[in-house]
Amino acid sequence: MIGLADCNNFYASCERVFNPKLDRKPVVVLSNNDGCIIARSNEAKKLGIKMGEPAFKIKGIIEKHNINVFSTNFALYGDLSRRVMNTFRTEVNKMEVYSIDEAFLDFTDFLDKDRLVQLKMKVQKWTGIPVSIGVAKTKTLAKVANHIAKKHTKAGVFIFEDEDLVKRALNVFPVEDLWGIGRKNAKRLKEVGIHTALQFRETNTHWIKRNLSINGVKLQKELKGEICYPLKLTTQRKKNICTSRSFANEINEVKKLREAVSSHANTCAIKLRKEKSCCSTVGVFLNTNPFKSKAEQYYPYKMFRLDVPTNDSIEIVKFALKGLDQIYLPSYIYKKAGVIVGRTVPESQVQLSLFDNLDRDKRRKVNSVVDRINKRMGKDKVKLAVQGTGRKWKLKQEKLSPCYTTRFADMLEVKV
DNA sequence: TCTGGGGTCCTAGGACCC
DNA sequence: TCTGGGGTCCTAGGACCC
Repeated sequence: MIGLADCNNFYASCERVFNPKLDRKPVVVLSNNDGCIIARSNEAKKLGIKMGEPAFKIKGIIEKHNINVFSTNFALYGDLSRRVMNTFRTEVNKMEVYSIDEAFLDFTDFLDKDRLVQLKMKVQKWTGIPVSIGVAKTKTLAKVANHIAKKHTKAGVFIFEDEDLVKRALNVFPVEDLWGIGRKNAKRLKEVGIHTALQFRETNTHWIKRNLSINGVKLQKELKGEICYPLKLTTQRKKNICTSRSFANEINEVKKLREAVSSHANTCAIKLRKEKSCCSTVGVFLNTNPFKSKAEQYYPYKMFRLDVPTNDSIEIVKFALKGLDQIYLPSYIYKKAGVIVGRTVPESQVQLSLFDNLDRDKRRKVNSVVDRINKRMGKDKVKLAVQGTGRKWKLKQEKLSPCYTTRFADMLEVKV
């Protein structure tokens, strides 16, 4: 049996851990740039606040109901996520960390509701984060079980013990809530009269293959209890890494864009080195503001293939800036810029080029010294001059909570 | 005024090979 | 008038996920 453990309203719950005044009060967390709602406490959900809604549109509701609003604080959420996952690890032998707030747990020898409840309580006690756990034969069914655990049980745990229970649950489970059915496919399915998960499970497989591709067929099998998505027990190297940000204020000057792009490129290089990967492609893109319907839109992208895969900051920044020069047009005003590095290979398996004249050994040493200094003294203490000093393209983050667990200056003080 | 960021996988179609 | 059959690889775009 496979369990899906999912943190309830994760980011909102994280904000509560060190700020108990927020208990039972509505809490929302905003996306980067304080743009959209990306997490809501149950109280906020009850007020009708929707996922992904732009914050400025619900300003009235926020003020009227005294909703507690937070900018996104990934240092905090990432660290609490690590703690939650480590707590799971104390109880199961095999698990797959699926996202920042979810893990698939191997419950092959663990089918006991009381132990599930205990696990849930342990996470709550050790980390302060509430979780729900659903258990079933496959990942897809575990997702359904998790839904039920969250919405219809007090204990927050639910097990699909037999096929009859599965069938009854699928019969009332909306097809659009299935894992792998998105907006487009949900619409398509409803048009032909498929509204519930059970109806989907009984649909002709050829029709599903034709209309939803092989993924739809796998989904159908998983609903029947046949595993198509086994637990991934080894962490996979990322195939692409992207760093991008919207600007708080739109930008036209190429100098500021160069600062933003080189910073994103440098971040990509740092992420690569952390993964012990090198990339074989470097791409850069710009976006105008898509919400300005009157303005002419421009979404350029330029990618380079490298002769020798690299994770050197200087080299990746150079390619990104070269791309920027090729796509930048002064007649547009830009809202977003980003860098994508792709086709990664393990650092230890880089194919050298006969015509390479870069002293890669030296660069490797420089990067590792810079990484070490920044780890010890703080992010960006040492950076490339082209990144600039001002971060004039800065994000909007007006409601940021402290990094309680990852920065000494932000630690809570207890007076006794 | 104000609208996020980071991923994966699949498919069709084009280019190329023999 | 009439022009085969069987492959691989790559890419862009679209779907999905959190």
